[in-house]
Amino acid sequence: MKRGHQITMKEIAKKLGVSVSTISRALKDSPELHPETKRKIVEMAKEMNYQPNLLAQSLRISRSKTLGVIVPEITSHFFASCISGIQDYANKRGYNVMICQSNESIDQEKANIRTLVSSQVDGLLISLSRETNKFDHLYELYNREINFVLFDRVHEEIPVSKVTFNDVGGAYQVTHHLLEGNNRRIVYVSGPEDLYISKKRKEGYLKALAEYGIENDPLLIKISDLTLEDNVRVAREITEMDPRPDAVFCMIDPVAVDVLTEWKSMGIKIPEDMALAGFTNNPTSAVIEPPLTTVAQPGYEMGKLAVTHLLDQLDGLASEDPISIVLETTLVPRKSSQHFQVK
Amino acid sequence: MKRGHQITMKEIAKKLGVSVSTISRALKDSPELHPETKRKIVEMAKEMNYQPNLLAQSLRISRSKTLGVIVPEITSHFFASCISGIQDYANKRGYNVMICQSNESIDQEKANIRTLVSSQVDGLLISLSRETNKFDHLYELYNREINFVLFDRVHEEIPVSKVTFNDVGGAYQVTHHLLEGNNRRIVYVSGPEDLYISKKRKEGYLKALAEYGIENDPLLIKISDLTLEDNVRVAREITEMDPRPDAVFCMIDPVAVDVLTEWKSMGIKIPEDMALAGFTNNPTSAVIEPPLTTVAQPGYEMGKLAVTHLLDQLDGLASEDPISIVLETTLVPRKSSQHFQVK
DNA sequence: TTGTAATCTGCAATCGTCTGCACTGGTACA
DNA sequence: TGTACCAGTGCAGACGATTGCAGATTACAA
Repeated sequence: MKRGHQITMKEIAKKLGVSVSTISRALKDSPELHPETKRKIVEMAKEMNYQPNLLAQSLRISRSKTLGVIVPEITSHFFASCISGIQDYANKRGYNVMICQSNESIDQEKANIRTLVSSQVDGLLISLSRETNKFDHLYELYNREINFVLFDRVHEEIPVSKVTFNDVGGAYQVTHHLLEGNNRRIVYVSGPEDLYISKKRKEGYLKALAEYGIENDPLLIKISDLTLEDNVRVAREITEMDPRPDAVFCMIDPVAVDVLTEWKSMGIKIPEDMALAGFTNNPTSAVIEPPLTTVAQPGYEMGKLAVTHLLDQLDGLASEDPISIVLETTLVPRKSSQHFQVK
Repeated sequence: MKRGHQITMKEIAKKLGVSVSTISRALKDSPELHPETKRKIVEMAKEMNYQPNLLAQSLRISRSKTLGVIVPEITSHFFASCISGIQDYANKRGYNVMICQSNESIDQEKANIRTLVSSQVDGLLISLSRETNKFDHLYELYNREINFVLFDRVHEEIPVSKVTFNDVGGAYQVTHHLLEGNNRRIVYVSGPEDLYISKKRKEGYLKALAEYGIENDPLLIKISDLTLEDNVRVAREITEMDPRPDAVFCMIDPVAVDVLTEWKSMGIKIPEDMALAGFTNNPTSAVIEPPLTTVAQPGYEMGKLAVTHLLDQLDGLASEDPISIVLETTLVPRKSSQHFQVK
């Protein structure tokens, strides 16, 4: 097996007949050194293509300049955007990033935290898995005084910094939009009920209904486990409701896409027969036919803000007191909820 | 600033009044130790929630059990899938993964390699940026005997292992499919010409044409720089060609999506007026209207194979001689290329 | 010639973990 | 009583980079 051998200071030192400390000082441009010695060393280091061993440096200063990121899944466009933002802004500040996916499993999430902590990351950025309904592992991090920031899928109670979207506001916006389109019987398709976003978006949905004097009808709230099969089940159930609802607001775009696809195959016309809206603004939603009304969440921005705040804390630029950053969402009205005068 | 303090062996040693070496041996379950001592130590370690410092371990054994991954962009669904595969299979074998994106810039790519190497990754998985047309940085890795595997966007000449798709075959499949649909004037929309996949897919396109006795007409090959604007330009130019082509094969799905969107806005019917096909099978392509004929590339599988081979090399399970793994693609015929008897 | 400061360089310890070797104390046998 | 052996434990050095302090060299002044 090939073993890439890295040049070390020791080797430069031997070649030049000086001590390792001198090499170290020369490369840090220390003023104590004779300029000529320094020049020679720097030259030789370049020639030998010396690259410092970050592991050794990290061990010595007890800081790895590495952050850990845990997301439910990388292949989701939204999380990929977050990662992209995190990555870019971490690099800008000289930090590397180790990324893990929990695959929506709490056990995997815990395992990820363990390895990242063992790897001596300086801080963590975590978006919780769907399964995560116990939070001991987070409190353990907290008690061990390991810096971390929660984003998007957060646990509200724990006193650490969080970056979230105004989910209530976004759901309000989209429900309000549907109401303005003269829809009155509006179904909310929720994910598992203990999910943070399920709760928040329901809140916004109910708030908009309340403003229109519509009282909460529990029959209009459907719960899907977010699998394709269950989304299809819900889609069918909705068509069988009597009277049939005017509109459907799905907690996330993928659910709306499944519903839309199922309805299309059943010959139901959107938005003529029923209006439809989602949440997230996945790339898919723009090109599907009809284009899906949704709520845009800037993932890149979220990643950027989360990592910047974490680094500010690490570098002592931000107060240690946890803060909560709430990003606003934007309604993206498209054809799937278009209002027709004659219904 | 909070500073998470990790328990070290030294602290356990002090608490138990034994030496650090004894702790180390106990935790490695060394047979030299008295079972009772061992038991006590293991117990105490658990109680104090000891976690080994991977940095120190890595430094000592000169292996970090970490791999570096460089992709052009994380937000692309295809690369996200690759990463997901890499991640899963690396973890299964006890490796962590550091991910970087080059953002299609060769300078960023070089910088990423530098940091990852400095971070002492045991190996690298690289997919080249669009800009990469010089390969010195790869040869440098090669000369320094640092293990790496290229995937998808590879440089053919360098003698390292590569994992690619049968791009020629895939392009042949899709062109053949278009030809079978009675299309004869088929445009190939290529990306920048020095891109690996541009060349390969063109090869497959020409091969299929040749089989049908159609000679290569350079006017039917359009080149886009893959930006939205340029894709739109190409889309328009195609409609102005005289005689108008029967079908268009775009090198990658996003180009086809842009073309399709532009044509729709121009009132051109697909596939009635012109047939259209892409390559990659992005999620978007399935839901766009009309659904886009394309070629499926299993990204997760590619990531899995690439990382497995790299780890096999690292662990001495695979020969050091570079190999080339070629994954087959699958034609996904959809409505955008549907054949109509009466044209 | 000696003293002293200024300049330059090396030693040694440190970070946390691992391991070859040496040491201790006990038992068994000659 | 001496020797040999064993289990059980600790010491010290290594991985690579950094840094306070001490030591060495030089130059210059007294």
